[in-house]
Amino acid sequence: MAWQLPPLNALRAFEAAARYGSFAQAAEELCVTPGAISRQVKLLEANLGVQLFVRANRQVRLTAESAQYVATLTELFRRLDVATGRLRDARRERPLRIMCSANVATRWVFPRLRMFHAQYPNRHVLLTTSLTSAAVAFSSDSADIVIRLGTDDWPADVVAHRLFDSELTPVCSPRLLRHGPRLREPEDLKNHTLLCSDIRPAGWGQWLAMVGLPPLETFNAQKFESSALVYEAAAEGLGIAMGEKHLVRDELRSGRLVAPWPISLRQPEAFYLIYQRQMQATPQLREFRDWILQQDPDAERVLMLPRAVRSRAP
DNA sequence: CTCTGATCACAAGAGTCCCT
DNA sequence: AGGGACTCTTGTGATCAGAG
Repeated sequence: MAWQLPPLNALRAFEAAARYGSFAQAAEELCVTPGAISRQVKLLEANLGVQLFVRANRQVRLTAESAQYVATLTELFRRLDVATGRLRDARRERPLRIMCSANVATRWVFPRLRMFHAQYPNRHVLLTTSLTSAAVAFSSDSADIVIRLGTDDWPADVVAHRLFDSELTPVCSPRLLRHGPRLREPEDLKNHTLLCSDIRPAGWGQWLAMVGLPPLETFNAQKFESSALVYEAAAEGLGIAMGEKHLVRDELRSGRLVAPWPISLRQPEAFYLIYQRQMQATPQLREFRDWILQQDPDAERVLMLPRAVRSRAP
């Protein structure tokens, strides 16, 4: 089929001129001189046999006919732009880079990534981890997406989606619960070892205060370098860990860990999926973001705008 | 008078056709 | 197949016109 199309460069010049209402601004966008835009528009008018602009003093206005035409053109150029972006991204095959703490990676991201790969076998994801969530600094040089703990006061150039709240509850091995020293009431903790991570040392103290028990220092406590080690130690029956509910959910379901009491401490922080605002248009990023937000029933689908932006909203 | 924006004439480069 | 002539496309700089 032979397309009955006017010169495409002329269409491009016309669309930009119509969008700005100015040949000069269109010229700037397309990196040519205003004269070139003027020429292209004239050429297009001659080709179509239709006047596209009403030339007024120092400005150009669309005619009723051309306004409709340009709306279609803009939409078509937008779609072409998106399709081109997809093609380039696919060609480049640059993996989507996700960064999070090792603990979040193994307990939350891995199981979801398996499902993501099953659904999108051609997408490449590069997962990098740091020892702690707090150390996951955000830089577009190192990652496209970061999953980390925080409050909602992100910088204005960052888009953040709340994934799940931080809720802490004691967890231990079911063997310890059945065969270890008595563990019916929180007071019974004094007969056990409390497993703490260096990363979030405040968790136990806050929980103990909430249930009216003395500070952590009065208990037999053992420290570990990371939360991941704490959970492993708890599963091996070394003591009681302060578990991040969403991160130990699978172990609680499988019975590898149990929560002796349904008493959880809701933290002011939450786990967020964040990325730089300028990356928002990347198809790979949008695809993964939309998918992961859809997967987790606890994830908020509402775009969390940074405070600076929200305060400007009406 | 100055600044801004559109138009026009000209030039350069790319593509096509034709001849050898 | 290669080279020259011609045509077409596109951009630039000069110029003109109007607003402030």
